Amino acid sequence: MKKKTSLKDIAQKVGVSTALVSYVLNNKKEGRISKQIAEKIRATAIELNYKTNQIARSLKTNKTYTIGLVVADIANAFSSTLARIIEDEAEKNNYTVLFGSSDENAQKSEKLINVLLDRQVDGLIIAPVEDTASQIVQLQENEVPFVLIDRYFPDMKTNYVAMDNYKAAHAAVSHLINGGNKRIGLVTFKTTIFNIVERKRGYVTALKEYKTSAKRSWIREVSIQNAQEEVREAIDQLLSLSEPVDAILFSSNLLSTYALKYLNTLPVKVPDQLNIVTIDQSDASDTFYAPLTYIRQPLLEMGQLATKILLESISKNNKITQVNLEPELVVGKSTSKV
Amino acid sequence: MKKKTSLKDIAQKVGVSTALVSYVLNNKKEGRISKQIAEKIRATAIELNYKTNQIARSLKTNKTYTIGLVVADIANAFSSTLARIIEDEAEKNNYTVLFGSSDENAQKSEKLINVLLDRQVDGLIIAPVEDTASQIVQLQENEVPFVLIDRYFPDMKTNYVAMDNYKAAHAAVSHLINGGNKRIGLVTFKTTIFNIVERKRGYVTALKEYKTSAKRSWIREVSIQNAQEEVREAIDQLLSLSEPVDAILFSSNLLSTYALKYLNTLPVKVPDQLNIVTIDQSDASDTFYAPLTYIRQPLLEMGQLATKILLESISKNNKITQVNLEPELVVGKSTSKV
DNA sequence: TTGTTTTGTTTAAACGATTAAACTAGTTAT
DNA sequence: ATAACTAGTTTAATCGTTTAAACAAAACAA
Repeated sequence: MKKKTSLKDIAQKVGVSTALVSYVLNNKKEGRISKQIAEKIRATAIELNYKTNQIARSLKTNKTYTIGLVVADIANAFSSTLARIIEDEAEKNNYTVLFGSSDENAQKSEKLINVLLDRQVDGLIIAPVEDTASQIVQLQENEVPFVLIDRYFPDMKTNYVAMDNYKAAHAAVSHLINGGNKRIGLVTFKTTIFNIVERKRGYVTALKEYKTSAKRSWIREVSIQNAQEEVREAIDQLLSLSEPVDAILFSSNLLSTYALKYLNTLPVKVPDQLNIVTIDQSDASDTFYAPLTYIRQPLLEMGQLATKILLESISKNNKITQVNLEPELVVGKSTSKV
Repeated sequence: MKKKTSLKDIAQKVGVSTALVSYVLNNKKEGRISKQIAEKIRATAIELNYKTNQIARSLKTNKTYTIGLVVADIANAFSSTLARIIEDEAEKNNYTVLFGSSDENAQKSEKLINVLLDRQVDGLIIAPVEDTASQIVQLQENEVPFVLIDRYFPDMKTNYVAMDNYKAAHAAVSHLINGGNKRIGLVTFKTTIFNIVERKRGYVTALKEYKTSAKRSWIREVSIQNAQEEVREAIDQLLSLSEPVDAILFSSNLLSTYALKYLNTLPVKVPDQLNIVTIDQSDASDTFYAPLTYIRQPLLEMGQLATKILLESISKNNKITQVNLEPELVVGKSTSKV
């Protein structure tokens, strides 16, 4: 790579000190600098194609204008859509985004956070992984500005932006019950991550309210690592109960996507023989022959708010902001009307 | 944010110079440093939770161990999958990825590249946008290491890794013809981006070879900005010709995804009344009732190779590497067998 | 003993910017 | 005429590392 022009190069060419060049290019000391020199400096900067060396600037100012983003898997629609929103919002504020995928793995998450901190990001947006409360505590101790997104730790005082997942599942189940479904299965992850836990709680509570307390056999928890295979098994089991379920709630777009692929190979018809709702959606649930009824995640608000809160938090503000966004039920063709 | 411990802090606590601390922590001058002092330094580093300030290091070494990634839109499955692969490959080599979306917009692309260069990335991986040859020339002039991915400029001597898009379309059309289709439509983008141009050329040539030269009315080019709406119109038109097409090739996953959403609302049945092939695929084409026959993009090879080539190029190597990967036809249920 | 190595460590410059403080020369006020 | 400003610019320290070169003391060789 060719050596880039520095302030020094410009200074030499114009015959002034680097300080003056810096003042001119940053529009500091307005009015105190002679117009001709300022003009000459600006012209020379353009001529030599000068670009600020942000590394050097960061070292001095202790600001990198970079935020670190830790998502579960950037290849997943949920993460990548969020990443895009955060990217745009950051860009508006002249921030750049460094990202990494945690793969729902605590060790990776820790390593990733450290890499990002080594690079002196000004703050972090994190979708925290199971069993990483200690990592978050570390951040707090070091007073690193950060915002949790999508999930959070209910007993910790941190910034976060998430959907109200309890309400989301509750709304989904209510919709199914109102549609006449009696036996409603749940396919979810076996995990203690808060958003997933809340979704289960919403499901169970909603059923109770309608006096249809959830049967143990209706709830299927699959492992994150082997989800595709286990979703198939879960569906098989739910459909082969002595009293098969007439509806299934999937607690994430990953699960429903696997489910749809499998359902296409089965004779069962949606919604006639089986109703489906998914929490969080993607193109994959829209191209199914019966585009899914789903709980819309307010991704735009989530990403924008998280970024805003982070930037505020970076710029000084030490108050804590916790946001629970409202879920929205979007009725598709996978659930029958009453 | 709390002040981080620096070499100086460690040096003071141990009572040595910062140089020595640096040598120890970087395992330089092995053997020349007394074991006890080295041990003490290491212990103190851990005790004070020392993390290298990569910004300072970068300033001195002129290396950031960061690569910039410019994709069309990180929210799109193609880009995000590629991003994930590049992330993993970079990570293996202790590189971190700074990313941004160009939105197929030349101005955004230029701005993005500049932002990344300002941040002193060691090199770039770019999916170049239409009309950005000049930006690429700039990079060459400044001897910035970079690799183009997915698309390239055929008349420029640059590193690139792409699929052979001509072959891809050719294979797709051949498959359709061998399946008995006579009238094969193409829905593609109105653009001069090389990969898309090549796909069209592959389509036209394949038809010619089978003596079924493409009719003008069979080719529908939609604008990138208004693709969803125009895909619908294109499908309507292709199906309402006096002699309607019996198959359609979609030149990207974005186009086929829009198409599938629309097709679900039409009475036409795939593959009985209409065969479909798409170049590049995603979950969305797998959850369709007739999971699409598609041309598999070798994303893993593409991402890994691009990263490797870039890292080589960064580390000195000034030879140019151009890779055209083989497409692979994956037969789904959207095309009839003969 | 004196000179030469070796070992262990420090000194100091450098990377490219920022910025408070100092300086110089004009200008204005008294 | 002298003091006090003002305008325009430079000096120099600093951010946290890295690293060539210098140095001091101990070990070895003659």
